[in-house]
Amino acid sequence: MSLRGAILGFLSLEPTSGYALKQRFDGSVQSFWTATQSQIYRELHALEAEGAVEVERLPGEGKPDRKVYSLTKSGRGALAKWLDEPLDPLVLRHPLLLQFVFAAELPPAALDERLARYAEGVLAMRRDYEGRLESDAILSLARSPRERAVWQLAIEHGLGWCDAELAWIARARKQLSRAPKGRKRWTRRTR
Amino acid sequence: MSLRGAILGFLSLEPTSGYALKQRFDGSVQSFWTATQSQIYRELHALEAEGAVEVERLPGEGKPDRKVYSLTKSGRGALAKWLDEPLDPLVLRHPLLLQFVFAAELPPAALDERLARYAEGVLAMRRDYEGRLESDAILSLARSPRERAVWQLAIEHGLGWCDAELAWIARARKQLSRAPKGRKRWTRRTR
DNA sequence: GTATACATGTAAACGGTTACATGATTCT
DNA sequence: AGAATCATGTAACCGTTTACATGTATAC
Repeated sequence: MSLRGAILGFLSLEPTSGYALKQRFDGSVQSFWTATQSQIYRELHALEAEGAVEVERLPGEGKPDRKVYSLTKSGRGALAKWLDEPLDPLVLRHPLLLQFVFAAELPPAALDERLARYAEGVLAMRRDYEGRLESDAILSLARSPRERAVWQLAIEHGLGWCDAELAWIARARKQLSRAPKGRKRWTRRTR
Repeated sequence: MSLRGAILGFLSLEPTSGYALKQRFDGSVQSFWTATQSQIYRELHALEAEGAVEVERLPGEGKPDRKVYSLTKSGRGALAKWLDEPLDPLVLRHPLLLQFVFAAELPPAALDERLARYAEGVLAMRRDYEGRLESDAILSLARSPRERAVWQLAIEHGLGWCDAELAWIARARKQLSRAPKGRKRWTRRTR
C-alpha cells in the first residue's frame, strides 16, 4: 500500500503526470522509498480504474502528450485512509551486513576493502542528500511552514542514517584491524 | 541472491535442517535480513537441484523426520562466489517516513502520536537486540574470535540503527511541537 | 552520429508473503 | 480441551525489477 499512498500523496500536492511522478520519487523520497517507471504507470492505471484519480491529456508541442493525473474526492478519501493506517514494525534488508557476517574468515584485507567500498557509497549518498537540503528543490513543494519542516526532517533522517552507517563502518574497521589478543601486531613489529 | 547466500553461509557453519535454518534467521540476522519458512524450503530444494547442497534424512523419534542439509564442494564454491559479489547501493524502504511526509497537514497531535508509537516499536526492537548480545545464543555459533567479533558488530549495527531512529524521532517531535513562528504558543497562553 | 530528455506503456521474471495441509507430542 | 512446538511442504498471490518497444527534440 505504500506505493499507492505515496502516489496519492504527491497528487494531493499538485496534479502530475506519471513521468513527473517518477522524478518526484527520485528527487524527494528516494532516501526511504523508490519506485520504477513501470510501477508508477501500472498503479496510476489501477487508481484510475477505481476512480481515485482522473486524467487530463495535455498535448505536448514537439514532446509527447502528457497525461496529468489529479485526485478525485474518492482519491482524497483513500489518501486519508492510508495516512490513518497503522504500520507494522519496519523490516530492514541490508545485504552488506549479510555478506559481512559470513565473510568473517576471509582475509582481513578483503573484509576491510568491502567496508571501505561501502563507506564510499554511503558518503556519496550523504553528499547527495546534503545537496538536496541546500538547493531546496524538494522543499519548494511545501505549501506551509509545517510541510516544509516535515520534508526537511525527512531528508535529515537520510543524513542521520548515513552518519550512523559511517560511524558503524569506522568502528568495525578499527576493531577488525586490531589483531586478536595483540599477537599479530607484535609479530609484525618484530619481523 | 541474498537469501541464497545466507543459507549457504549458515550451512557452512554447520549442517542444518530447513526448520532450524528458520530459527537461525530469526535468532541472528533478523535485524538485517528475514526469510519465511516457505522461502527457505523453496530455496533449499533449488540448491539441492543444482547440487550445491546434499541432504541426509534423519528419523526423528516421536518428532517428524528431519532433512539435514550440508554444503557440497560446489556449494562452497557458490558461497565464495556470493561473498565476492560487489553489492549495489542499499535501498531503504521506510513506510513510516513516507506516511510522515504526507501527513504534514494532519493535526499536530496525530503526527506526534504516530511518532511516539513508532518510537515504542523501535525501543522494543532495541531491547531485543540488547538481550541477544547478553545471552550469546548467536555468538555461540562463532568458531573463532574473529567470527565472534563480526557477529557482535552485526548486532551492534542493529543497536546503532535503533539509536539513530530514536534520536531522529526525538528531534522530529521536539521540532514539530514548537509552534511555527511562536504565534500559537502565545495565543494559547492568553486564552 | 550518439546520447540524453521527454513521455508513454507492456511482458516476463523474480523475490517475498500469506494461507493452507498434515500429523505427532508436550505443555497449560 | 486447546494451544504450542516440531517438521515438512504446496499454491496462490502480490509487489518489485528488468527488459523491451516507440517516437520526437535537443545537446554534445
